[in-house]
Amino acid sequence: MPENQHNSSNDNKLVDFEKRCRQHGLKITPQRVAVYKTLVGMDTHPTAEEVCQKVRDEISNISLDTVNRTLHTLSEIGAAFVVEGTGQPRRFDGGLEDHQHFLCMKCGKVIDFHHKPFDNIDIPDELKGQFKILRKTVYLEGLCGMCMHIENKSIIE
Amino acid sequence: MPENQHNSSNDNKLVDFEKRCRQHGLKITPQRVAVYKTLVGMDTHPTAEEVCQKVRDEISNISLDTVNRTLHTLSEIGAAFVVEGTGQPRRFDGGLEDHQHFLCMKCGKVIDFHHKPFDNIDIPDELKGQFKILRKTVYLEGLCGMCMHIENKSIIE
DNA sequence: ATACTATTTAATATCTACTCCTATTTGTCA
DNA sequence: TGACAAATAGGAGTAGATATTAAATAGTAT
Ligand SMILES: [Mn+2]
Ligand SMILES: [Mn+2]
Ligand SMILES: [Zn+2]
Ligand SMILES: [Zn+2]
Repeated sequence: MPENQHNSSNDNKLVDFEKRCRQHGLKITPQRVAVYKTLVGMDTHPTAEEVCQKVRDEISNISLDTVNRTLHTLSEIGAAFVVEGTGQPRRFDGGLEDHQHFLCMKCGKVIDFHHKPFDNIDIPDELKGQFKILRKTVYLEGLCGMCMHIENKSIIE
Repeated sequence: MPENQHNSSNDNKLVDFEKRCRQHGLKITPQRVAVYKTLVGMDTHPTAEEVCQKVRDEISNISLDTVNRTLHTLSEIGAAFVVEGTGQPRRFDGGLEDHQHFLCMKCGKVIDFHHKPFDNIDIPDELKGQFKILRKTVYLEGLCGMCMHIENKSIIE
């Protein structure tokens, strides 16, 4: 978000990342590190394909499969995340009344809710100047009631 | 959002819909009406494929292409909308600092911004009871600076 | 240093969600 | 009742994501 921070800050990130891998029992491979460094160095919210292109500057024969796999690993261990809502088939909504959506990350259901204060969140003037804002959304993600139950059960058993 | 309203309310919606089509110079075809009615009757935020399955109860040989096209038409004329953020290839983000995203609906760029008050929006207790909320996002969509310029130019010329 | 396993490559396959094409049909309006 | 543009069906094509192999490689623990 801010301009690229360099040197010690990036070194720290790398050290943290390697620690995080070890905590999850993951090996520190050059591919993993390169994918991580590349992603952190991009501020464009790239697709796996785009990350792959760039990583190949460093590891010329890295496979797209590895990049894909690694990106998902990164998001599983909290070293990166998937931009909200992307990567699923397009979904439509015929309900035009003011309301918001909750997405269950496990079963993929989109559930309506309505919390009036979310209908008109205030956009700072600074942003209004930069962009033409056509839609503002408060979007919640997590586990729905059903998926919470299932998860609790499987922990107990 | 509320339970299905029937009869006169639905009839009104249909009349409004046909008016809306005419305003946009769109023909009132049986397919268009059937897709609209079907979508409004579903509260599951269906994919095009799911809508298609259901519409076929009424028009057995309607093509998926038509359903897809019609759904997009509906969202263009404001008779439905696309659930936020879905329908694009998955994108990743290595920036873990608190920040929010702006999506340009035209060029597809995802742009970071940070407005502190958005970092901790209050979730009503009612929702906290129903769901396990793992991520809360304020998500803005519209036109980025570049795409605004392009649009303005093409209006002037 | 060695052994064990996780990881990677590379090629292939599958699946889904569109998207494009073209001949045909159909709604609209004069 | 035509004429004409808009819309549709149906099939083919594309892109993204994921899975499956198998064989080679490389990190890690002892
Ligand atoms: Mn909804
Ligand atoms: Mn970001
Ligand atoms: Zn769920
Ligand atoms: Zn743009």
